[in-house]
Amino acid sequence: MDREDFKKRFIKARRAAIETDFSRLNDMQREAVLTTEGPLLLLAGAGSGKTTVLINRIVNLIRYGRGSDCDFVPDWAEESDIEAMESGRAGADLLGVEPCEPWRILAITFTNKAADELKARLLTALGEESQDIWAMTFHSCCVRILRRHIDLIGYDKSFTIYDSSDSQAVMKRVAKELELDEKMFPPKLILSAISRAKDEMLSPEDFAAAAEKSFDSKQRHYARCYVEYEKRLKAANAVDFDDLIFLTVRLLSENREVREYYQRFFRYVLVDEYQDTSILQYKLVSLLAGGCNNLCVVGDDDQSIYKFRGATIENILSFEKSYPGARTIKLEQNYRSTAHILGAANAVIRNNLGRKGKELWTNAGDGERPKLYVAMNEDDEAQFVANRILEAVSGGMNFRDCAVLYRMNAQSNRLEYAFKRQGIPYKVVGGMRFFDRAEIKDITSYLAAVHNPDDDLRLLRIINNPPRGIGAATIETVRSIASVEGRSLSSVIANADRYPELKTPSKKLLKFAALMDELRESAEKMPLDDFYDELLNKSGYLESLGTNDEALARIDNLKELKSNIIAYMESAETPTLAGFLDEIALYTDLDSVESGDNNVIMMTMHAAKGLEFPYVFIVGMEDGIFPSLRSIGDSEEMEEERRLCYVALTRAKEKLFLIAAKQRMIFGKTSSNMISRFVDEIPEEHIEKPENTYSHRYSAWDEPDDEPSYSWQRREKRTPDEGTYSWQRRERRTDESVGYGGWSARKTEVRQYKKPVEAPKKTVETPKAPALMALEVGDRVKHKAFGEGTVLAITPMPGDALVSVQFGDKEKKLMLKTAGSFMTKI
DNA sequence: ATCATAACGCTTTTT
DNA sequence: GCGTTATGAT
Repeated sequence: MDREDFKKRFIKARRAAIETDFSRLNDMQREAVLTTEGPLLLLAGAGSGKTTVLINRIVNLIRYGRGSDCDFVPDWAEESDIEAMESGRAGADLLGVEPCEPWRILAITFTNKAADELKARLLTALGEESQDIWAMTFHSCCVRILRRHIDLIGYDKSFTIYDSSDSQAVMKRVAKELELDEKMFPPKLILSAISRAKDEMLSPEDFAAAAEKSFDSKQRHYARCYVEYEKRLKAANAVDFDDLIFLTVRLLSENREVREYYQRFFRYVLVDEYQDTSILQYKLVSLLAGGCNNLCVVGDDDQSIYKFRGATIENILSFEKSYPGARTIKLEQNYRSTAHILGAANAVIRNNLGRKGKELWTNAGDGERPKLYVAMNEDDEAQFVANRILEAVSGGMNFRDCAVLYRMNAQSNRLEYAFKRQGIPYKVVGGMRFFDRAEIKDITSYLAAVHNPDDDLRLLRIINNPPRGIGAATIETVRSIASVEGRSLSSVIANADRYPELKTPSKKLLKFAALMDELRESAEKMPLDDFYDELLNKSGYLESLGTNDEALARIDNLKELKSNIIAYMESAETPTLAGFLDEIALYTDLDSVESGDNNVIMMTMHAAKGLEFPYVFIVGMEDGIFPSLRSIGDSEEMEEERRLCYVALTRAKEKLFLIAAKQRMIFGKTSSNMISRFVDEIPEEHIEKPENTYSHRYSAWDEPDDEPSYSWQRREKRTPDEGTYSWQRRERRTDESVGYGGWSARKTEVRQYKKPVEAPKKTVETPKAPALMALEVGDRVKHKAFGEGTVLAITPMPGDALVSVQFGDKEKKLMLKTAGSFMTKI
C-alpha cells in the first residue's frame, strides 16, 4: 500500500519536474506539450503560439518520452529519487520513460514553407539530432515512401512527378483526342473531377463503373478522360500530385508488410493545419499513425479556407468520433493582436454554425478600434491606403510592417499604381509563380527529358524549342507511329531513318536525338551546375532568346534557377539530377518573402494565412467581392468566406483598416456594391465607421433588402491629400508612358518596386512645388514630436524622400513630404 | 511558321 | 480591363 502511495507521489513529482522545462508556456500550451500519449486534438486559434507548442512537444518527446503522461514507475525507484526530482536535481535518466528517437517522429505540414520553418526551429531547439525527425510535407513524405516501395503496386521506382500544369497539358491533349468540346469540358474541370475521384479512392475503372450506373453523360466523359489520362501518365512513368497521396494510401492499405513496417516505425505522428486535410489525407494519417495511435493534430476549424481544393472541415469536427478516447485542448490566448481586433474577429466568426466554438482573448490591451473607410472608387481606396502607409512610415514604422490584403489577385493593380506614384516600395506575393514561367518550364522540361527519355510530355515541349524545323506535321507523324507501336516518342525519333513516313525530316529528328544523347552523357559525368550551363548552350536555348529586355528578364530567371541548383547541391548529400527534379517538383514556392527587404507586402487573404503584420489593410470590403459573388446565396460557401474574413482580420497586430469603395470597376464594368456584410457583423464597440454609414440587413436567404445601394453614406468630406479623380487619371497616364520596366514584360518581371537607377543623392533637390526641405546627411533638425536629431540617410523617392533621423537613442524613418511640416533645419 | 486580330471569360491555391 | 487563346493571313 505504501508502494501505491509512493508511486502516485513519484508520478506527480516526475511530471512537475518535467514541467519546469516548459515553464515559459501558458497552462494550456504546457498541457498540450505534456500530453504525449493517445490521440490529441489541439484547437489552436490564430496567434496562439501553435508552432511553439509543436516544437516543445517534440522536444519533450525526445527528452522524456512518455515521462509526463504515463503511470510507469521503475522498480528501483526510491524516496531519494522523489527528493531529487523535487529539488530539480533529476536528469533525463530519471525523468524520461522511453525517450523517443528523433527518426520515429513524423511531423507533417502542408507547405514547404511551414516544413522549413519547423525544421529550422527544431534545429535551434535540439541541434543536430533534429535532422532525423521526419518533418516534411504530405507530399514529400509520400515521395519518400513511394521511392522505396512503389514497385509493390506495379509502378517503377524512378517515376517522375507531374505538376499541375503538366497535368493540364496532358488533359488538354486527352480531351482533344476524345473530341470533347473545350467549352463544355475545360481540362481544369475534368482534372478536378479526377482529383475528387482520387480523393474518394476510386480507380479509373471504379469511376467509370460508377459513371455508367449514374446515367450522367458528363460523368461518363470524365471517366473516359480519367482512364486515358492515367494510361498516359503510366506510359510516361509519371505520377501527379494527387497520385502521390493516393498511391501511398493504396500501398499502405494493400500491403500489410509495408503498412506494419511504418506503423511500428513511427511512434509519434503530428499533423499541422489539420483543418486543411482532405479525406485522402485523413486516410493517410490514420494509416501511418495506426500503430501506436499517438496522433496529435493541430488546427483551427475557424481558419479552414481551402474547401475548394478538397479540404474537409469534417476531419477536425469529427476527430473525437474518429479517434475514441481523444483528448482536446483549446489554445485561446492570443499573443498577436490587440483586444479590439480580436473582438471584431470573434464577432464575425460567431456567425458561423459549423464550428467547435472558440473565443480568442488577450491581455495585450485594447489598442485601437479597426477603422472602416468608405472610398469613392478604387483609386480613392488605393490613395487612402498609400497615405496611411506614408503616415505610418513618417511615424517610424517600416514599409514591411504594412500588408495589404485582397480577395483576388486582380485587385492588386490599382494599388500598385498608387504605390508607384507615391514611391512606396512594395512586393506582390503570389500571382505568377517561378516554376510556371515559360523559360523555367522549358529548361526543367529539358532536365526531365534528359533524365527520363520516356517523358513524352516534356519531350513535346522542347522538341522544337528553340526552333529546329520540326513542325506540327512531323510531330503528328511521330506520335501516330509511337501510338501504333506502343513505344515512346524518343525511341521513334532515335530510329527515324527506319520509317519511310519520316524520311524527309529524319535528319532533323536524328540530330535532336543525338543532342539528347549527348546531354545525357554530360549529365552523367559533370557536376549538376556545369551540366546546366552545358544544357543552356548546347540546346541552343540561350542563344535563341536574343538580347532584348524581355530576354534579359528571362535570362535572369534562368540564373535564378542555377542558383537553385547550386543551393540544392550544397544541401543534398549526394546531388543527382533525379534528386533535383524531385525537389523542384515539390518545391514551387521560391518567391518567399525575404524578411530583409523593406517592402509593403501585398497578397490575397489566402496567402496571408499564418503571417502577421503590425498594420493590415483589407481592401474591397464589399458584397460581391468579399464575400465573393459566387458564394452569396450558398450558406456553406458563405461560412468559408467568413472564415477567410476571420483569417484576414487576425493578421493584424496593432492597426487594422477595412476599406470599401462605393463604385468600382470589376471585369471591365463599373458597379456599385454594398459594404460587406462582414463589416455589419462587427459591433460598434469594435469598429470605427464614418458618420452616417448606413447599416444594411439581409434576410435569411442572403437577399439584400430593398434599400438603394448608394445610400449607405451620405456625403463624406474629402481631405485635400486624398487627391481628386482627374488628377489621378493624369498621373496614371504619365506613369504608363514612362513605362516602369514596361508592362509588356510584366510576365517575366519580378513584380517588385525597384529604386530609381541613379545613385542615391546626398542632397535632395527641390523637384517641384511644394518644395521639399533641402537636407543633407549630417544636418541637425528639430521635429515637433521627436525633438532634435541628426540626419543619418536620405533615400530619394519619386516626388519625395525617405529620411532617417537619429532622435536621441531612437532612429526614425520619415517621409520628407509629410514630415517636412513638422520639422525644421537648425 | 509566325504574327496579328478578335473573342472570351474571369475566385481563392499548395503540392 | 487584361491576359490567354483560337483563328486566319502573310
